[in-house]
Amino acid sequence: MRSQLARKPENTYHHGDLRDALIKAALREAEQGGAEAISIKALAKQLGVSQPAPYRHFADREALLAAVTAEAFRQLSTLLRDAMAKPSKQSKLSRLAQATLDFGLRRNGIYRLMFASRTVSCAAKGSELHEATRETFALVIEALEAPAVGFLRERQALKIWAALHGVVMLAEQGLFTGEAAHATREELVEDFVNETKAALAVAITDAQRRKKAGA
Amino acid sequence: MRSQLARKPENTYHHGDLRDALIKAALREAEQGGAEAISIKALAKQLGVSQPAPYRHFADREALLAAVTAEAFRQLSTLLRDAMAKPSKQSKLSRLAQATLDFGLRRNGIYRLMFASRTVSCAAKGSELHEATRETFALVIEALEAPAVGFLRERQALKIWAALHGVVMLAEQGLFTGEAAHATREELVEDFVNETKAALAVAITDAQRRKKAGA
DNA sequence: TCGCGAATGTAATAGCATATAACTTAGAAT
DNA sequence: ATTCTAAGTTATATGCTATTACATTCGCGA
Repeated sequence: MRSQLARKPENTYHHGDLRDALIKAALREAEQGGAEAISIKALAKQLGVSQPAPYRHFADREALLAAVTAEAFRQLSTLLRDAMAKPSKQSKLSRLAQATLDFGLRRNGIYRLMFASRTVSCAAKGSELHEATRETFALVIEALEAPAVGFLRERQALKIWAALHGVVMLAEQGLFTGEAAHATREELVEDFVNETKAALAVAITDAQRRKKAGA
Repeated sequence: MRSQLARKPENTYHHGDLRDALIKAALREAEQGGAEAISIKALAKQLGVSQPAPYRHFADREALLAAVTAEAFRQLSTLLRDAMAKPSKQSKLSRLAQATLDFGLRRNGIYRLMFASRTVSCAAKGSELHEATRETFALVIEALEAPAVGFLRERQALKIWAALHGVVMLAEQGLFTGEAAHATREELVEDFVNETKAALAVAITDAQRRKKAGA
């Protein structure tokens, strides 16, 4: 295993860890240009192997993209976990939200691969990619720091998750720049965070009251 | 002008309205598969012209995509305008929101072209595409049915617009299907609509109170 | 109405990407 | 030691974008 030095040594026949090296290199390529920037041929050249070599590890381009996207989700999960873990005056939810925004803008090519392509929706139920996406979403639920009352948390998690992605999209479209910049992206994200907290608080006390009344 | 029958008549040399026919045909192709499904070569074949003919009307693939995306925005604008115009018990905002969701799911390939590609963010300021996007956003502001108080409307419009796109994205990702379907997309959209209305109402009375106090 | 230039289309071709087939190498397993 | 298999190579088919040089037609002014 030498996944660090991606390139194959000159005199060897086998690369050693081509599959992993391909994913890492593809991720680097997608950073700016998204999925379109990923070329099997170019990757092979970069890694010092012949052009068809990657096909030993991935059935086709789609399969490579799926693996790359799964890795991207795992990286996002790590980032979010770290953001939630580090001590701060902000709430966990706020930190998760701002970290998501940051990831979405900084690594926008990868972000589009994750949330704006059909790769994810084509992923089979038990697949590596499917699992990676669900794990990320589980972090959103965790960030709410709320008890499980019915599916309240799931619903609020869906809402804030959706809102966050919308902000990233519009930001990337340029709706926050120029004359129309009547609110910063961070402000909007914080708005959504606060609304989520408020809605959660209301719904939970409501549920408790109903429970008491029923008892 | 015979933009209706897209294909060039057999015996003629000129198509007559190739530019328009290309855009229409490309839109049809993108309906399902998004931008990737648009192939200049395939379009030319469909329309009965030689493969390089499209390059007389578009400098390159990107230029065609930009024109297609602009047309898509105009179609969305029309749809939203219609939704807002038709008499209904629902509010204008609710109708606009549900219509956007519907468009985003039904014509998802085109939707991705509009909101999830880099085409829009690359559009120059005065370009056809740039204008089309701003016109669509203006409809969102209009749907709020609120007086212009500072940039309050713009801010709320940004928020609901972002939230809507997030819902479409997550829906397309499959986060609303299977075990996790603890809320329908329509419910979530209606939630966002109601929150927007509430926030607007509060902010506007606030502003009026402050104005009175100042006078 | 003639003719000429601009717009629009065609044929031929270069260059790059995906993908497959047939063959080679080296590491692992018995 | 031998053999099986995973992983890599060369050669090649196919499809797409894009350019160049050439052909046709439309429309407008003389």
